[in-house]
Amino acid sequence: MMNRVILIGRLTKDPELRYTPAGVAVTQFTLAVDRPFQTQGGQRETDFIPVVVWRQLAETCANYLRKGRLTALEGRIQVRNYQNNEGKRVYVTEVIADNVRFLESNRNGGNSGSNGGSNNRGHDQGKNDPFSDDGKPIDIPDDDLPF
Amino acid sequence: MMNRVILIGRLTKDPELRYTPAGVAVTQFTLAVDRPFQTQGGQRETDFIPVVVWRQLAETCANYLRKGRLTALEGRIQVRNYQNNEGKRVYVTEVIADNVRFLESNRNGGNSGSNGGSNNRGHDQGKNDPFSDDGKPIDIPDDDLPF
Amino acid sequence: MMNRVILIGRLTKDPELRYTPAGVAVTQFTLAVDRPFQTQGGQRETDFIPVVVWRQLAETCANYLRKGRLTALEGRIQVRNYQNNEGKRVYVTEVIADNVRFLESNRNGGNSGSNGGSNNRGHDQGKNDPFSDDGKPIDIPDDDLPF
Amino acid sequence: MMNRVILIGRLTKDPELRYTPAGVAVTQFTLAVDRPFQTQGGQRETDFIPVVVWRQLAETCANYLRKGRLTALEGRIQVRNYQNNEGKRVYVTEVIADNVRFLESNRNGGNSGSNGGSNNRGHDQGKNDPFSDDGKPIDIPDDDLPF
DNA sequence: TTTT
DNA sequence: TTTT
Repeated sequence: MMNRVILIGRLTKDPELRYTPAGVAVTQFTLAVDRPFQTQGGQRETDFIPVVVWRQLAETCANYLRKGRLTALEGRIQVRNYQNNEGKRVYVTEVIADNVRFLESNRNGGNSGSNGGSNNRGHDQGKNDPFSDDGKPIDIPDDDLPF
Repeated sequence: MMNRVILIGRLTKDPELRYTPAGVAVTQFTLAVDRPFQTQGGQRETDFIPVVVWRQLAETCANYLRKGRLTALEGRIQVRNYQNNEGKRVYVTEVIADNVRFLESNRNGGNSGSNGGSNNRGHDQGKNDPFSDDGKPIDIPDDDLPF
Repeated sequence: MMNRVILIGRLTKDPELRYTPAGVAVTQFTLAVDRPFQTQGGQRETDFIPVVVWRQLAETCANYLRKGRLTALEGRIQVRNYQNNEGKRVYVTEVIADNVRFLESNRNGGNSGSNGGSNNRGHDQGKNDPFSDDGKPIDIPDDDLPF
Repeated sequence: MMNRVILIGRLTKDPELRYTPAGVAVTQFTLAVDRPFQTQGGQRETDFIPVVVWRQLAETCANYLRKGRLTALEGRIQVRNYQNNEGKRVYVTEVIADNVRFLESNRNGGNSGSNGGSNNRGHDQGKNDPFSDDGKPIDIPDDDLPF
């Protein structure tokens, strides 16, 4: 009935832009969000939160965000689930962002990432594509888009 | 650096109260949060979001929340990970709530759940204990508490 | 750069629906939001927060909200200022809501307010119109709309 | 019943640190928050939101924040009211912040403000003190503190 | 000027 | 595995 998330953190990698079969842009990245208080045992103190952005905002993010950039965003928590190779149901929790703020401008030429500043990668799909299944085309039905 | 979540939804079951070996109260439940817009295909339109509450608030939640109750809460996203039986790393995303509002009072005697209104279950642990591993005592180290 | 507010409270009165000269619907109400902790001196423990809703959502709110109803909303803080009769600059802070949730259904016939269930009041303007200036037509330029 | 605000913006001035008669630290500043979309008429597109911080966090803010710094904060909306000189009731809306993130480190020596880097001003009160009344000591009763 |  |  209400579902609102606000995060500030840094990208762990350059964002991944791809397209659904119907041509809808979708960008994924992980935001590293430090916890305010460290654990006594010195254990984990950062949450790595998967973020998904759709459509126009996906392309803007792919163009302007890079690994390490401080970023603020608003969105909602989404819990997807699918059957994995062994037939088990896997639950995936992501933040669907609908508002992203680039808190660091493009210092030193604007690209701290590894892909030469170009993010217009179109439909190419890497090996570790979290949306595809071992090289098969991603299967996000267009009528499953969140907005 | 900032991590804030606000949810309004309904509990899918009565909350589960238990205690760490050191006696820290912890309550778990799942919040069903309807999405604002339905999908054209009539697919999923609700997110089922796992929530964890610690300490004093855990006991208050166990006492006042029941299956179906409309509930608002504030918290933060936490991503835990652990090695499962097959040695694979499993990622669990939960909302650690630090502020809970009971939006529905105890209508009709105050208990729509199944355990007779008493939630002072102490250290007993059910079979499907998501914190324990098949009946073994739960292993939440006390210095891993989030606050 | 980011401005997000989430409130849960009760309407102090029935909402006020009116229209700009160009016919844009706008609804105003005040949300009474109880503070979590009471002051020792037993002083004020509720904030009365002015809320403004525009367009389609304004009409929905006018139709479904009534005095006393528990309501959740999302929006942003807006600070307007204008010159008052004595030539002094007055600052008005409001929450511009873009998402409203009716947490209480229409019990007992659905109208606990005073205007007979009809809120289609059109362009009529009361004496204490906070948007008008002593009976003169309200002067919200249409190109000043917040979205 | 719930009241949460998250803002990202820049300080319009150096923060103002002072103390209540009982010695409780309180810092005030204004956050300039740009609106996402500009008005067609080119009118106002920034909200200037007054922020209040109490206790330990007040002193941290006074030490680390300066005019122009990009800052994120969480808090709640508070509406105070008092009688002014002409006997009129004046309503003041502020954000009481309980979590502040300094998004810009202390570049170029760490002080872009005007008071030489020292903010340990103690009880001194400027002319335009919004908490005092024309030079008289500020009168924040200690049992009126918000937390 | 305030709500339960 | 799900709530109204």
